[in-house]
Amino acid sequence: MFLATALDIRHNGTMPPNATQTARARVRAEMTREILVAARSQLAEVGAASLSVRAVTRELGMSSSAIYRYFPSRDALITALIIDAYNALGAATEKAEAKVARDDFGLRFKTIGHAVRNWALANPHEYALIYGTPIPGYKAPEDTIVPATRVTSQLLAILQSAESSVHGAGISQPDLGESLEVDLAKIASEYASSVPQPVLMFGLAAWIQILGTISFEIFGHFNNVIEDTEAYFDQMLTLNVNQLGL
Amino acid sequence: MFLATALDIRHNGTMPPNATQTARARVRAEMTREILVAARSQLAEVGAASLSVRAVTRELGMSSSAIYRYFPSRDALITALIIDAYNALGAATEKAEAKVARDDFGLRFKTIGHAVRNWALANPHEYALIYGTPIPGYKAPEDTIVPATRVTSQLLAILQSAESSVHGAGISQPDLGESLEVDLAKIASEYASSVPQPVLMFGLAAWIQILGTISFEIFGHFNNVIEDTEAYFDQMLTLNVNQLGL
DNA sequence: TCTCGAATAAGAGCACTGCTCGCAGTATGG
DNA sequence: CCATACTGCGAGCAGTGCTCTTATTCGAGA
Repeated sequence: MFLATALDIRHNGTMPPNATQTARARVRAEMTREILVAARSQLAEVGAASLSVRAVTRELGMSSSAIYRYFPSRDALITALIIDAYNALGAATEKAEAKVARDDFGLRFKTIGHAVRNWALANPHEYALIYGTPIPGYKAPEDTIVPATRVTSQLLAILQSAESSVHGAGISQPDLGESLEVDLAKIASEYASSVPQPVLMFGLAAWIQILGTISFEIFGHFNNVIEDTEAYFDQMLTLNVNQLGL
Repeated sequence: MFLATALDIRHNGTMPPNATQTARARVRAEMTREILVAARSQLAEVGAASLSVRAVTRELGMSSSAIYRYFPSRDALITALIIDAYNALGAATEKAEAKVARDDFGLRFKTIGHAVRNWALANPHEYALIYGTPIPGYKAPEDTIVPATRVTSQLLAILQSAESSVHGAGISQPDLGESLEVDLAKIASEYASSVPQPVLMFGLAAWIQILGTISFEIFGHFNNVIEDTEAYFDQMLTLNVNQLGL
């Protein structure tokens, strides 16, 4: 795929894998990066829907057609911004969680939640890009699935670490049903996790609750309902942490 | 306001408030309705972001400029579709809930949840229109706030009816904090509700959980995670109903 | 009943969009 | 040194939302 080529070119372009990359490749990588920087600032200003490729080129002082040497389409540019956003969010949560005592699982969990919310409030358009309505021709490219799991990996790691001290959080979930058990088992196996299925179920629900609440706030559904959205969010987090037994 | 006029005509239907309505006014109402029908079908096909005013006029065989006699802008047209969507969703949930025994509060709650999900799956673009990323110039018009509360009103009514038989659902919520108590008190007062605040808090969280889960599914975040999304949704509903003590 | 103003429709046009194509230069590897 | 691939530019296409002018039609008051 063209996008992948543009981004990976410093590793394996059409050139032999020399340690020293050609000047042209270096310029190309730099150009690609500059385009992304300009596009990101555009995104932050007007949002993905109103992001104009021509405006990006204008900001860079290049012709409108030149950008297509680097990104085959507007969708490809936006896809790059999506990956960017996932990674920025992941970095933000990882940085925040790192400051918390490792054995305070509840606080780690809550810290991640607040970090997601804070990042989303600071970058609403980037949040909307990854957790809002997908782009019209909505096919999620393969490149996005890995960075998309950065935050959930952290949450799963907490559940895993806390597993020994978790005392029946799920309050004996009746039965999840066969198909759901299969799905949860796949999650557990992929993350080499020994977290019991009811806890996994609760954890997924908590994650969805976090994103749902943030979307509620950013998309304006709390207007005339909840004023102190931060207090609500924190209360919601506490609720979930208690239920998870963290 | 222009938009309000157009919508009032639509909602009052073919039955005019005045006994005699001028032929021109009747034609205008009919025209407005036809535009909305065409726009709705466009919306269902390509989504709000790709909805083209010109395409709507083309489908109706009229000139592209003529539509501005009925809707002052594309945003106004979409606003009308938003109100439409809220009402369609509200009608769907009300119809579904009406079939359930009144004293089975848990089933009533779950039925509404499933009805929202079913409607959303059947009308993904309309769902995205109301619960996804807002339109670029995202100012929620006044006309939308009333129809937006149709479903939540139903849920609150259930909590209210069940209030007598609810036995300490909140598991003695520690303390919500002053600001949150003020917000919840306002909700209770506006809906003439005597539901205790912890239950209100749980109820709001459940509603957000419902929408968050549906958004997760429709926006593709369950891909490679949960296969049997209906099973997960039902399990999640059961969880929330149990916690609410319904 | 006639007339005059208001409502409507249509077309041209503006500024913008994403994107393609051909043409010109330039760097690169053989 | 040269053929080739890469890059940038400008023109252009088809499309968009929206405005303005012109022509037509309708409806209510004289």
